[in-house]
Parts: sequence; C-alpha cells; structure tokens
Amino acid sequence: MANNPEIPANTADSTRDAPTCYCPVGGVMELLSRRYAMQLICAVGAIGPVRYNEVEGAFGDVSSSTLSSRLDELVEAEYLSRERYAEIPPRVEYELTDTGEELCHRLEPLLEWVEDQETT
Amino acid sequence: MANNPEIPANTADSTRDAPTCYCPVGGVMELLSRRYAMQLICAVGAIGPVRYNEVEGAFGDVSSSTLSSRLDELVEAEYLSRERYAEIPPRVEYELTDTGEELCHRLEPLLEWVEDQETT
DNA sequence: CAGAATCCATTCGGATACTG
DNA sequence: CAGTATCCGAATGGATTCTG
Repeated sequence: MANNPEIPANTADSTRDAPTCYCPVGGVMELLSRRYAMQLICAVGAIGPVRYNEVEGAFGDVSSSTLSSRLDELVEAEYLSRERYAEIPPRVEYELTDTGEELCHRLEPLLEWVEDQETT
Repeated sequence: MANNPEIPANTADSTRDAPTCYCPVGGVMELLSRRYAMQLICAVGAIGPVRYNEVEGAFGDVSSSTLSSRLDELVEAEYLSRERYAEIPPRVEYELTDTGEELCHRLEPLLEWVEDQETT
C-alpha cells in the first residue's frame, strides 16, 4: 500500500535519463517476493481454475497457513479471483484475473528459465 | 493460454503431468526473492558496468549492509561479476555475467510491467 | 571508495490444532 | 473441503560504526 505521493523521479543532476533502471519499484515486488508467490501465479495460469487442494498438491510441501496467506494476498492484489460455490462439500476456485494473466506472461519465461537452470 | 473453458485442463485421472507448473523450483527463486535482487540484476543490465555507489544511488535508500549482501549473493550465484581495480581510491565494477544477462532478459519484461502498474 | 562487522526490530513462514 | 487461529523459531534487512 505504499502509494508514495512523492515520486522519486530523477531529481538528481540528470540532464539525461538513465537507461531504464527498475530500482524504485516498490510494493508489488514485495508481494511477488514472498514465498511461492510467483510460482502460484504461474501455477494457476498453467492449470486454469484451480482448487485449494490442487494447489497444495502441486507444491510438494507447503503449510496451509502460508499458502492461504499467499492466496489471500494475491486475491487482494487482484491477480487472482476467488470464486466460492455454495456446494457441499464446499468448492472454491482460484483463477487469474486479467491483470494476473498479464503478470503470468511476464513470469513464465523467468520461471521456465529458472527451472531449466536447476534441472541441469 | 489454457483459458479455454471448453477444454478441461486437468481431467480426472491424469496419468500425464499437469501443464508446466513451476511450483517445485527452489533455491534460485529464494535468492531472487530477496530484497532488491531482481532490480539489482536489471539495474546492472541497464546501466552496464556499475560501481557500488552508483547502485546505491539508483535505489533511493538502501542500507549498505543489505545492498552489500545482495551484491555478494548475486556474485556468488554467478549472475554478477565483480572486478576490482587496484587504484586509489579503490574502484569496483559489477557487471552481468552471461548467465546474468539471460536472467536479466527474463526479468526486464516483468519489472517494466510492474513499474508501469505502479506509476499509474 | 567500497565495503565488513555488529546488533537488533521486524517479518516471515512452518507446525499444529481447530472450524464452517 | 477449504481454510483460520495461534504460537514460535528463523531469517531478513536496517542502522550504525569501523576499515583497507
């Protein structure tokens, strides 16, 4: 929620712009840096509408509290949508929002590459 | 993407693997999830060979200890190289390794998008 | 200049147990 | 099934001080 009113623009002696340096990006990166966050986005993107247990299974071992938190945060950030069906037993499905999908597109090349690096 | 409601993503008894889900990726993501890590990669990629103080300046406010740690870790992970020149005053330059550059390519679309989201 | 070392507040995430 | 609540150890990152 760091909506900084003071934009730390290039207040320095910059008569020229520095080449795009993404240093000042703030809040969103903090969210994405939390554990499983990026994988979560990609997982939902890859699997499609997904239920809690499926996610839990996809990650070898996650504590439910952690996963739950991450899910909540991503829903609140509107990267994921949460649909709750009034059934018994209850069913909840998470899905990428439009924004989430865009994010996912940027995440996939990264994750793919990372995975590739590790499996060698 | 697999967002077609007509096509069930994961059928009941899947003897095959779910579509690429990057859940199990481990160590590298933990490194990248540390504070400033991704921005650091991109910053070095954008600015080129860069000195400690330049980096420090690029980020509004970072503690030297944190920045130093991150730099070390990225060097050790061989995403950055560290060249120390025997001069007075001492000069040190960080640069992307080949691996780091590949990583940077995957990071840039993400960071660019994130920045875009925040400045609107 | 480019850090290393130390100390510490905060946060994060896992384990466990419980609920609508 | 899909979480929530609580507790707690571990890790993170910032401030400060010092150095080759």
